[in-house]
Amino acid sequence: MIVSTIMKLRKVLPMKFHKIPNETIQRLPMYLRVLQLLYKQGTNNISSLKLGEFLDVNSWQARKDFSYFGSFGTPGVGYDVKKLVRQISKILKLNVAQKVALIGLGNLGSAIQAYGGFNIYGFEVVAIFDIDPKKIGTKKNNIIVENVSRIKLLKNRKIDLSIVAVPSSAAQDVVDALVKAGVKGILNFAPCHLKTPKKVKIINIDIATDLACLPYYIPTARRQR
Amino acid sequence: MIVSTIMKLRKVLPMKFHKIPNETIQRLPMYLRVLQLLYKQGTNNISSLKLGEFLDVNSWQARKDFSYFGSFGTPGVGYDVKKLVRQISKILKLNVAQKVALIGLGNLGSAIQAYGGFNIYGFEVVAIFDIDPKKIGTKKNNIIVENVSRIKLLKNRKIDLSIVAVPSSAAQDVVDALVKAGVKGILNFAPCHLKTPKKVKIINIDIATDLACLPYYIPTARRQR
DNA sequence: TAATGTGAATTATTTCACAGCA
DNA sequence: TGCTGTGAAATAATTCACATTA
Repeated sequence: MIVSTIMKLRKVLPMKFHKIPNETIQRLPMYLRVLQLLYKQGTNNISSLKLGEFLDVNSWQARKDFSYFGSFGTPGVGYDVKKLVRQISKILKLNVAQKVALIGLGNLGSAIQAYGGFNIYGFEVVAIFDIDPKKIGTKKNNIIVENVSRIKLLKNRKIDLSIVAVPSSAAQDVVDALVKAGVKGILNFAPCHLKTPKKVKIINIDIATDLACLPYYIPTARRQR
Repeated sequence: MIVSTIMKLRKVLPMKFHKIPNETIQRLPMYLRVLQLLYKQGTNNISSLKLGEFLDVNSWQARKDFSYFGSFGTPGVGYDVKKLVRQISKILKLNVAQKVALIGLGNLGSAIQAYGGFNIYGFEVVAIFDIDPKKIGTKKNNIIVENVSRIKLLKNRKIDLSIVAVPSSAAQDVVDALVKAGVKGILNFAPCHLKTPKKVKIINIDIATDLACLPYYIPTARRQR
C-alpha cells in the first residue's frame, strides 16, 4: 500500500527514480561485453541502434535501459564507448575487482575454474573448496584446494561472492556455511531450490531445466506419439 | 492491430486459450523435477501450496501455470502426483526420449557429458563432435567423438536438439552447420549472440553474465571506491 | 540532420479474491 | 471444510512516438 503510493509519486519524477526492471540489470552485462569488445577493436562511438544489433535488442530498449541510470549519450552522435563501459561497470559494481570462492571441483567446478569468461567482468577465483581428500591440498592454477569444512574461515578473507558447483545433496549445507561466513552473493549450479536469508542474493543456473524447455518450442517433434 | 483484436476476443474464452507466458514454460521443468522426486519418495498426492513451497513459488502461481493447459487437480484434494508428472511431460514434449548432439568436448563439454541431470527429463547425448584431432575417434561413454565437419550428416539421424559448448569464435559456424543439418533446438553456452532462423529455437546460458549481475544486488560491496 | 531520452500506450505477467466442487 | 480453477485487478516490462538537443 505504502509502496504503491511511493510508486505513484515516482511517476512525476525523472526517469532515474523509477523502479529498475530486473530484465534491465540482466541486459547490462551483455551490453558491457559487446562494448568492451568494440573498444578493443578501436570503435570509440556507437549508436543505440548499432549496439542493439549485436545483441538482438531494439535501439529504444537499450536507450531506456541506460536512461534508468542517467543520460550517457549525446543526441545526434551516440555513445562514447569507453565512457559507457565505465558507467555500466559502475552501475553493476564491477569497477572494483571481485573475489570469488568456488565450491566443488568436480567436472563442472573444474570447467568453471578453467573458463576464462569471468575475467572481462573483473572476477577472480581466489579460493577453492572440495570434500574429496584426494583433491584437498593439491594446487589448481596456483590456488590450494581446501576442505569444505574450512568455508567458515572465509569470514576474514573479504570474499563476497561464491560459485556453488556441488551435488544437490550437499548444496544446502554448503550454502548455509557460506552465509555464515558472510558471503553476500551466490551463483548456484545445483538443480534444486536453496534457502537463503533475504540479504543474500542467489542466482540459479539449471542446465537441465533450460534444456527441458526446448522441445516445447519445437513445432513438431519428429515423431510425436 | 489484428493481434490486439484477437487478444481481446480471447478474454471471453476459457483459460486454456489464453496466451501462455514464457515464464510459465520455464517453471514447468522445475515442477516436474520436484514431482518426480516426490513420486519416488512415495508421495501420491500434493496440494499447490506444498508443491510451491519446494520451489518458492506461490500456490496460485502454480495453479495458474497448470490452468493454461487444463484442469489437472481435484478441488479439496490436490493433484495426483503421477498424473501431473505425465501431464507436464506431455506439455513439454518430454514424453518421448529426446536425442541430443553435443558439440565441443573441452572442459565445459566434458562436464556436461558427465552430468547426469538430463536423464530425468529423458534426454540422451547420442553424438559428440569436436575439432581436436586427438579427441576425434576416441570413445566417451560409448560414443565415438566425431569431427565437427561431420555435423551435416546429422540430417539422417533424427536428432532435433543440440548443446553447443565451443568457444565464441567457433559458435556461429557450428550453429549454422547445425541449422543446415535440421536441428530444431539449441542450448548455447558460448557467451555471444548467435543468429538463427526463426524456426530454430535457441536458449543461451551465459555463466559469466549471470555472475556479473550479482554484485549489483549486494547492498554495499565491502570497500566501494 | 541524426541521434538521444522519456512520457504515454500497449502488452505481459503476477497477484488477488472468490465461486464452485469433492 | 479444504483446495482447485480462473476472471479481474494490480503490477511490471516493452514498445511507441516524438520533443529535444548536439
